[in-house]
Amino acid sequence: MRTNELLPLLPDLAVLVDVVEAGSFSAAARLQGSTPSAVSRQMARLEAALGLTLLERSTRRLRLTSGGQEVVRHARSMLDAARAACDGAARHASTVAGRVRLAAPKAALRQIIHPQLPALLQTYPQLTLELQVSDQPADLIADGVDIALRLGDPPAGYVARPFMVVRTKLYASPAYLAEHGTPQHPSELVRHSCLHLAEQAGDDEWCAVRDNERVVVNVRGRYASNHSEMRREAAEWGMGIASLPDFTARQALAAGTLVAVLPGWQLLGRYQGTSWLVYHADRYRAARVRAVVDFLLGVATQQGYGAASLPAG
Amino acid sequence: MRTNELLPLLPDLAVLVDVVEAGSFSAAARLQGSTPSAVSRQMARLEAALGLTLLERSTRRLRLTSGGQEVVRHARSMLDAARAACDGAARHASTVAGRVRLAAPKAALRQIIHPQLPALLQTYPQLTLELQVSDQPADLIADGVDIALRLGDPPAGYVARPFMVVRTKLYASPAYLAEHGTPQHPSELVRHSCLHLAEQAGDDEWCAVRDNERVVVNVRGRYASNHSEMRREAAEWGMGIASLPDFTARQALAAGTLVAVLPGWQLLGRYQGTSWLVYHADRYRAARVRAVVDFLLGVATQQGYGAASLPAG
DNA sequence: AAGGATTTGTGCGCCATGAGAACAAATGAA
DNA sequence: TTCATTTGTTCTCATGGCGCACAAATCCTT
Repeated sequence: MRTNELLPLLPDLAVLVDVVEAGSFSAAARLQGSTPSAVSRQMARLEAALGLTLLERSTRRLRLTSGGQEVVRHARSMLDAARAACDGAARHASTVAGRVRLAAPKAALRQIIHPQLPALLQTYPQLTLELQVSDQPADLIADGVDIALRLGDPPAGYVARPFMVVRTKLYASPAYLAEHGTPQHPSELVRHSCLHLAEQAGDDEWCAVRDNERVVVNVRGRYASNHSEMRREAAEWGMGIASLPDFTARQALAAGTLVAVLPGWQLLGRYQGTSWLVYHADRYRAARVRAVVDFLLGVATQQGYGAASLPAG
Repeated sequence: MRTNELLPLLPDLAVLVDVVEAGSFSAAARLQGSTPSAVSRQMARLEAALGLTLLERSTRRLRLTSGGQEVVRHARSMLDAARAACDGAARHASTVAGRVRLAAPKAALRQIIHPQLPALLQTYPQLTLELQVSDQPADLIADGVDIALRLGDPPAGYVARPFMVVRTKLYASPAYLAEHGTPQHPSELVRHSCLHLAEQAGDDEWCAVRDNERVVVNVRGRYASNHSEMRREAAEWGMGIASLPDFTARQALAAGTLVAVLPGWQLLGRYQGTSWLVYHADRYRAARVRAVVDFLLGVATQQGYGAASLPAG
């Protein structure tokens, strides 16, 4: 029997099980919150469709035929399997368990997310987290990614929660500044060793802004790298003033191995704006994805990345 | 989950299985003869009801979530059980197998039905027939009776097929008639030994009819019994002229041990009229019940009981 | 790289179907 | 014998789901 011939029978088979267990149409109707006439017609429809009398009945008496007994046996199995399907769905919907795949740029993974793993995995003992370094925007569906950290405009069709605001700022070691002096204005940067991005042409031209002020400076340095971690280490070694996404400098600032230079200014380039946690726009997202998103948003708030007050994308 | 919450999900769970097996909504719709938009909405409804995303999908790509995999596993079991229920019903509906319980008056069972058992059971090797002697009208449902042979008006609410016409006639042995002469008119019966019913007062008053003629005769005999078989044997022994339902005399007539007396006349009493095969009025009666009814009607026609041309009750 | 075929998803209008209410007939218990 | 409650049927109507049309997206072929 093809599925579409079977489809309308499935609810009636389930009602048959209820009728047998309740002992009468009226009792089954009360159980289900329907009416005896509705149950009577459901049974009549089922018998017509199957071409078999399932129940012999008069007022006050109900007896399964031998064919009815066989049908009810299978109908009970059907109902049990359907209930198991629903129970499984409910468990999945409410248990933080299973794999969550998170894609984020390397810097954010290493500086912010990676250090939080022990706390997250301890909170959810059945959770498995897969971190995927992805400096290109991830294709969530094709890559099987549950959550992506995305800088800049979030893609349409997804939920986007603001995670943190990213700014590029300047940092140097106290030793470097003691030896070479601390610049008071961006224009003085031309007399300093500046560790810049060197990822594409024009990266040695820094555009610094503060309030309504905007200064463009061509800088020089004997070292450049598109790895913020390497630039940070070079700055800590006293090789010059480095441009860094501010979140990557946090630990060095806390340790005193770097200090902020021209702290009221920020550089404009390709790495500023709001970072979003992005996930698929479904109305009932799995508990584990929700748990990870909520955990990371809590981390961002707790550590003061300052995005919690921004509206959702 | 209560059954009535589950009922609307059952068809959609089945469609989910089709979607997964077909690989897309559009292919599933083609399989089922519905439309992609209908399938899309069915899946959306199911996900909303379960509170779980089952399928991650974009145009041209479809992938089950881990929760979806578990749900589909159970949904397949559900579908298999439902198919088994329908297959079982189909087999019951079309196989002449199982028990048929037939209730009939003793005489008819013994004279007409009992002799046909070998042929019937050979025709349907999986059939079991239970014959129940029942001279009182059977309560089909309470007694678990599938078919009843019923003389006189059939009960309402049941199907009634005319089986045979029953008449009470007179019979005697050739030896008796050679010794005592053959009556030419019912009025002459007063001079004969008459073996009557003796079941209740008045049974010795025979009312004989022929065309427009009606004669009432008070008869005497030294033997009476409400067992037609015993009266038949007494008549065969030459003890007198016996009143018998005509079908009970058939074999003795064929054997020559009895001959009809006043053959153009019949007696009126409690045992004449149409005998009906009666069974429950359901629109899809089981194949085995239908087979037995059809077989018996065939026997009646073949042996010339003359009821086939009568309309159904 | 562009175009085409085919996918999923949504809005709108419609209608087929199933349910509720009312009631009849039947039945078993008090 | 009466009453409470059952099954089953008729009539009416509300509603939920589907088909159609179409938009947006995507993958494959040229």
